[in-house]
Amino acid sequence: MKIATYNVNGVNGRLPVLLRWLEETKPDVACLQELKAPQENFPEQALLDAGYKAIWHGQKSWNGVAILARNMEITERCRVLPGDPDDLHSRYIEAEVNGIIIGCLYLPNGNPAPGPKFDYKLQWFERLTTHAADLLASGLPVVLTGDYNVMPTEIDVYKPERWVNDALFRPETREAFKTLAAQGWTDAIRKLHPDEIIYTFFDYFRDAYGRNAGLRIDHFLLSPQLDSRLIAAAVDRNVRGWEKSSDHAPVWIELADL
DNA sequence: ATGCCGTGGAAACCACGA
Repeated sequence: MKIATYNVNGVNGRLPVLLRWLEETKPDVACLQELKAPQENFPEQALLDAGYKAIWHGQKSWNGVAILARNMEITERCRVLPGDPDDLHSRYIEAEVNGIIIGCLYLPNGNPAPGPKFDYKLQWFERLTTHAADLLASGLPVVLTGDYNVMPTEIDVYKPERWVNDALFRPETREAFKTLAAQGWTDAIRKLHPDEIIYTFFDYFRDAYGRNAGLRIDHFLLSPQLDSRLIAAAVDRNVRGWEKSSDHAPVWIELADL
């Protein structure tokens, strides 16, 4: 079972690229972030025509998350991150697909830091950590994936010294990721590629992609039940080089069937 | 160290992203 995550940066503007990527790489499940589309403007029919059922939580202009599945039912569990009824951002959606709980998340950017946006990021991180603990306690196999907006360690950023005060790399942010992972989650990319330079984001300007000036901010966290099933994990880096690409590249894992 | 690019929505510029 191949599960992918892709911050599309506008699902309608990105539709040709998204459809090409789905056709070429055929993930069984695809988690999308930054739809940047209201609920009613999601390209449901185009994805159905491509073989994918979808659930999504849209929002006008910003945010928005979706879970797609090919030849499998998607059973929605929730479409907001529990813990704050006043949080109206569409940043989390969770479903069961083929016996696996899939949490698709778009963690807040948090810049500028310090400030209210950074406070929101850390609060959102705490809510995610609380929810993640509940998921672990359920004993079910869980994949928490998406755009975490965190470079967990120095090898996950091309020039770490330039990012120390950025919301994506500040000590508080890295600590929050570490605390979450320490519950018992496995960073799938790092389990299989512990020392490799791997990026999932390249800025649009200054030829960041061509210079490999990237960040690793899109992650897969696996619950312990899935550790022994992890076969492969990689980035579809070439997709970032396509015409009209998102600034993120897709990331995927392959899990052994039971 | 930076919004130089890109998207969406409203309005012919602005907010936001990382």
